[in-house]
Amino acid sequence: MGASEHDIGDDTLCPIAHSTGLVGDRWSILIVRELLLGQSRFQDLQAQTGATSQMLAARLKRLEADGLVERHAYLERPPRHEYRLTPKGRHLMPVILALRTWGEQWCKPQGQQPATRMFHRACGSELELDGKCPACGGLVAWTEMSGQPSQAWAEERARRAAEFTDHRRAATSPSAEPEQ
Amino acid sequence: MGASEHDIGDDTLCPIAHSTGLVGDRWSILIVRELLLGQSRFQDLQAQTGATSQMLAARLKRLEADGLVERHAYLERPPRHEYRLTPKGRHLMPVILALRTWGEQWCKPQGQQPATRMFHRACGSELELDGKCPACGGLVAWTEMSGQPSQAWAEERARRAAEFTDHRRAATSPSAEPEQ
DNA sequence: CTCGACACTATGAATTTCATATCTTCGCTG
DNA sequence: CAGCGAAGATATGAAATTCATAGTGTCGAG
Repeated sequence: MGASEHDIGDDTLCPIAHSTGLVGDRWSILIVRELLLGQSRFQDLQAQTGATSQMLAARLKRLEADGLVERHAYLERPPRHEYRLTPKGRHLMPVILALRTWGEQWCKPQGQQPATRMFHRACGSELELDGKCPACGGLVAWTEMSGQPSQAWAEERARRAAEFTDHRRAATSPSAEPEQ
Repeated sequence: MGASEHDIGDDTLCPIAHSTGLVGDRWSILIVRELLLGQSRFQDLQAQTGATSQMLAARLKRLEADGLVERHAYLERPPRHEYRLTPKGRHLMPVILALRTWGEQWCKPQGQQPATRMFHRACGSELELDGKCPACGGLVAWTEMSGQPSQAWAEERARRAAEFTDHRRAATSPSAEPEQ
């Protein structure tokens, strides 16, 4: 027990087939993104990814079984957990960064500034989208970067969190909706 | 008509949500992998990805609508097309490379040699999994690399192609199956 | 002792994907 | 020119997945 792997992409030498077998879907990727951003609680993951609770629960279970995520109890007596990436999960950072670069370059209205600014820790310069350091003149390894969300994106995330809580409240309380 | 975009991940600043809206599924990624490897015909894509024909047709349609893939007629009179990546599609290479690195490092029995060997075009050295050039001592940009499939992987792919054709032949001909 | 927060789980409907078969248009063979 | 096979799909109904919505259990606050 412990051997899991919903064997998709096994039986091939192609590493990409293996990878997509574990994280080849939208929700897994968004969850890993959130965990890399430092979120760890169920609720926050749900609010920021937009997944349904059952989808999130199922994916977290699978990610844990595949060794990307660890569940830590931070409260015993109503059982409460936080979710953290394992080293295996954390090493998905380059994939996330590559998706970021592509998304910024090809999927957004041009001229819009990136959601996250990345910096070269060694010299403090802001990195270009492709990971080059304008000061050092070369590509920077992901382990040498740190990121900071833009004002606009931070606000979007705060709004999402707030809306999620509201939604919750509305669904629970049988009182009249405050709309209009 | 013409405006497509199955708007998932719009309405956010997050570039990763945008990216996964377009390529956030297993089949799209595997198709892009094949196109990057130089395959262009429907049949080859189907054989190497393992997608059903309808899945492949649907995904190619969507990838075309989203501007990742172009369809070129190479025959008029039985309409025959080949599929090629656009620049937008080709720029997914870093994502594929990141998935490759992760898959090789975390999803395969250790010690197994990579399915593809990558080389630094400028100096000819074989690159490490993480993209470092042992000769030049830094990370190499994806535009400066070239890859070559290992013997074993080339064989696997050839076998897959052969099996696919056999399968076809078997399904079409109403003669007795040659099994046993 | 009621209420709300949190982390889920349950349920049935809607959507997606799958396996399998079929279609179309050609070129070739006899 | 009838028949066959290849290539590139489309059709169909069953199986699996995902969704929206609602509910469960446990706790602390009031």
